Amino acid sequence: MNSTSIEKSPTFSPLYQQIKMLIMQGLQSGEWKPGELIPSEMDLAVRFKVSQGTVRKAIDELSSENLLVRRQGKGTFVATHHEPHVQFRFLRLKPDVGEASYPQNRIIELKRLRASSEIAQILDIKLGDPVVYFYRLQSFEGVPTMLDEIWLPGSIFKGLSAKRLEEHAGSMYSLFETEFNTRMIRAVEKVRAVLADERASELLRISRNSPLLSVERVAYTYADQPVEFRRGLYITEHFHYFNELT
Amino acid sequence: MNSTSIEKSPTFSPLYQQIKMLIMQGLQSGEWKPGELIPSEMDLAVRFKVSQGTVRKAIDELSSENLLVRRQGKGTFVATHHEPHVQFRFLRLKPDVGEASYPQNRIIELKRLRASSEIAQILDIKLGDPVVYFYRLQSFEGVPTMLDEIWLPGSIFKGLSAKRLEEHAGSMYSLFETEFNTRMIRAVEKVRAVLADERASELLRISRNSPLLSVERVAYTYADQPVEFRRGLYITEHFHYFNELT
DNA sequence: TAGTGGTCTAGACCACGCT
DNA sequence: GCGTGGTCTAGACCACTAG
Repeated sequence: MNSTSIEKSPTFSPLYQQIKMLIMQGLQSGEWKPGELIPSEMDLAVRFKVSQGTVRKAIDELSSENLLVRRQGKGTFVATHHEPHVQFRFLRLKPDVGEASYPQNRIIELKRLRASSEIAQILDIKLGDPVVYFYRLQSFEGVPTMLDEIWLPGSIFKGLSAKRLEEHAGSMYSLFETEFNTRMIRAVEKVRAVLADERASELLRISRNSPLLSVERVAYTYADQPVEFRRGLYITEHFHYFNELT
Repeated sequence: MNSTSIEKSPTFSPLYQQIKMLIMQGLQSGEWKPGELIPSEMDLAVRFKVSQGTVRKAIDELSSENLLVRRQGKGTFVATHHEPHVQFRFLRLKPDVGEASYPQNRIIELKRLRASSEIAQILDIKLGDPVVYFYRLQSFEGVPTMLDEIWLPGSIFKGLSAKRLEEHAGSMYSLFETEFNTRMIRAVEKVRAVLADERASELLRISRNSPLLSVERVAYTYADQPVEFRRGLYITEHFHYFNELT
């Protein structure tokens, strides 16, 4: 990096973008961990040999992408799934009436498999690579409501156990962050209406051919690396999937 | 507004927020219409007696809220639903394979009613106020796929006709913008899985008790004023509702 | 009181689109 | 060449937090 002139063609990018990338590398490498304080704007400006305003613009963007959180008077922190606010960004099923609450969590089965071609493609791993697969039933006030199947790359989630998953009810991602050093920062979902199959109807205690909301999610960590595939089936009689278009 | 000192308590707000509000008023009042060029940053800075940087920060935010669009070298424009890019922000149903395309549009019925208590509450109007109601069937390549019921406040959408609606297939909001001076800037949706009722199964040509995606939308114009309520039923066999969590 | 982020300014120069 | 938005700097002061 050059403090007096910016590299021009063919790979020109603004200084603040370069700073942004440097900070992201610090996040990705674990130099600054979720929940921790990063250096002040002035410190970073000195370290990177740019003005405070340029660091500020980089942090502004990272903050609007939910990778950093600014707190006036205190400093800038690495975002974490431990904050309750963040968790509802990734839990879009809300009760029709009343406040959102945390579901109870039951892991029905967890096993190690080899990636099928479909899963390998989605998780960007090789056919036959190790995969952790489990499915779980989540209930609100004792009423079974959400049934999820989840596939994770085995190379990252070594040693994941049903016990740990059940303890971390509504905040699986904070477990991943703490114990597997993997922070989910973005997810893409495909939502459909389907009919309950046999397994779903039994576990959710509803009749066959009840309508269910099917939500397929691929979640990504830094550098757009896919690290979770999930297929969820949700009862939407007293809940709905919430979305805002802006 | 004061150019040399900012008002403090109890109604303190940063200068750039005040500028932002002034620009929004210009948008709302129609001083600058969708698609038009607004004055340059320097012109606005002079007009509002602040520095260019302050105007810039105000425009930055309006731009990230999709109210304005900046084009380097050309100027800053009022966002419009006429741009194809914008239209897909509000059409979340995508084909499982292939590119998104525009549906054909058939208005089945359009009538004037009086607001029920439910509709009055949602649209923030009085019980019994005039309402335009219609429902329409949209098809992709001749296959019926989307069935929508739509309620609009009659005071705003005077003279809306089925003919005009059918001509404006995939971009109803651009029609609203041009002919009724009402620009949708934000919407909130509740998504559920339901079973086809009799009317839906006939119009969509599917069997009773097929699963359908139900999407209830409330759309807002400036100042968070609700101006549309919509209840949609979508076949998700070859389409899905797309969403990104960030 | 010291240190942090937040706001505001003024000025320089760059990149882009058009004439 | 000129006008637009885009980047970068340097410095001043404000608002919030914590010791």
